[in-house]
Amino acid sequence: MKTYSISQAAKELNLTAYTLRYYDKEGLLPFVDRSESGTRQFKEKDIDALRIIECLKSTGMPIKEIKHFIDWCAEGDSSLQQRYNMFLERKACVEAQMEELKKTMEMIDHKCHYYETALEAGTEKIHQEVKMEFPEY
Amino acid sequence: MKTYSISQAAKELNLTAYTLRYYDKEGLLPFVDRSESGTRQFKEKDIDALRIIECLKSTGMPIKEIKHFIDWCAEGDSSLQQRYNMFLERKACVEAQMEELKKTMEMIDHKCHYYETALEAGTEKIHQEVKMEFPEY
DNA sequence: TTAATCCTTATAGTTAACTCTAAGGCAAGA
DNA sequence: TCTTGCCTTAGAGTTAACTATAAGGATTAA
Repeated sequence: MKTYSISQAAKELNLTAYTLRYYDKEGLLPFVDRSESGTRQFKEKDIDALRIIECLKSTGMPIKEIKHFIDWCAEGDSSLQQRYNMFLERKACVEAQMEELKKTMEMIDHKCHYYETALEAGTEKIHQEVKMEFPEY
Repeated sequence: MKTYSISQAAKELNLTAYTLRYYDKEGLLPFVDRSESGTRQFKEKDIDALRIIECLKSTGMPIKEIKHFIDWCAEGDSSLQQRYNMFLERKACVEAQMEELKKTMEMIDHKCHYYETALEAGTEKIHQEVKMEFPEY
């Protein structure tokens, strides 16, 4: 079975070897086996697990909370409900982030339009004048 | 014209007074006027500007870069093009974030389904067995 | 064999964005 | 008047997540 060295694994995941060692130190990688001389040997399955870790991180989950999940995984079937609940919470969190991002996009679009108009007119004053004639709402 | 004290402004923006003073120190709030005794007096327009600052922050823009935008605003019409370009870049950035979030959501959904199936079966093993019969792609 | 290039552990430093403390000024209500 | 509760400044402390250094061991390529 193919294994990856720490730097190969890092490359695969767009991380650094430093980061992977840091994750290991924080207890995120208890499943990674070592060679006789103590070198970490990342299996394909470990890379997949790390992709899940990165996914959780991208939802804004701090490393200490991700560790709870990793611990639950080691516990086996008795923690299935907790793990399911965690993913449901993450789902809600991501949905909220999507909503936020939509609002952000609306503001950015509004500003893009603001500057397009200003550039056409050659001055930002165009917006002040418009507002004086047609007060906002 | 109504003005807000720093703590009122903070409340309005869901920030703390500490944070607003920090922003000021970093040069993000040169437009905020002071009373005779030196107290910051936030105008409605200033609150709106802070909402834009928060919007930029939510796109992942660091405070030092936001300062460039604030400086451009003070420069007037000569920086219109730069400011427009900046918002176009932010737009692209937010679009990329949306794509990322979509991928994250797909993984989360996949995991939710994984745990639903496992909970029904009472064990995670159901997934290993399935994989043995029908290898993945 | 010798240098390069990996790897290890332990520990220190960095960065961003706050977050708070200390010391003190001002103004309104009891 | 005096206490409460704002406000100010300067500067120190915190936190998360890296990021790097030091000291040294093992493996590979010329």
